[in-house]
Amino acid sequence: MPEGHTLHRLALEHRAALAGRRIAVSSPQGRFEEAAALLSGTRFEDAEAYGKHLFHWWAGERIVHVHLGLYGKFVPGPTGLQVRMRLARRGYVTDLIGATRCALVTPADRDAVIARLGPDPLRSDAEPEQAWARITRSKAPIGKLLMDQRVLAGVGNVFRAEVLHVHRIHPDVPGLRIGRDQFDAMWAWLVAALQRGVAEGTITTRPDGGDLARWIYKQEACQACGGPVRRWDMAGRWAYACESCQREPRARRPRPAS
DNA sequence: CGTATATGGATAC
DNA sequence: TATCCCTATACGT
Repeated sequence: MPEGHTLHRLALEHRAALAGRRIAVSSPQGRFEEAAALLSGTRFEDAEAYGKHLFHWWAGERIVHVHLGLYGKFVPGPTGLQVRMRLARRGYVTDLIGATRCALVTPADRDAVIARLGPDPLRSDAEPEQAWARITRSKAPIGKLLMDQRVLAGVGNVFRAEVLHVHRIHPDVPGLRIGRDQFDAMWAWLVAALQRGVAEGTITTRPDGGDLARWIYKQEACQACGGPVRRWDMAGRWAYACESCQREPRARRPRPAS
């Protein structure tokens, strides 16, 4: 579930449900117990998302930094699962499960996290120029660059696969071979697609929609041309491409025998 | 019951 | 590049 839209949606939900109130905090599983005891009963000030990171601001400049990782999530509670952090008030309980990070940090720590991140298409203060600067001088494949949170914050495997397919760009194309017009189009598409994800709570990339409607991510056939989808390991994550719709920069030729 | 999979990232070599 | 961490669920035996 968690690409950038998920975290922004959670920030909105938590702000609406919790901000301005004293909130009960606990850690049934025990791994957040000390911080929970410190925070419980104090005032939840605000929630903020940056890329795939979520920050809960509590009274006294205490911040809880949450990163969901690959399979973390907030679920309506109380559950009987392994709950790292439970936030509760009368009428509302949410349970954090499986997060890769849930820690009490300082404002300086939060600033340091954000300093490592590239522009987040969901934030109005985003400067796409910074992402372009890195992409256009990198020979790394665009498929890797889009997943690199230092380049662009919030894009994960689904949005990567979809944005490249929509723009007919092969994941193996080096960043420096991406045209400015292509980057601008991808950025604009990502802004809209991520916003749609925030509104809908899921990643739907095809206009004719339907739940889980995607052009290529986890599809057996390319939803544009019907051709086969190629899937391969790219730095430990599955990359997807339709070799017909998304052309490689240059054909691979067998190395001549020497 | 085991095993594979999941939209991520830090750290070690 | 490899390994490890985080937890639930789907599916095969």
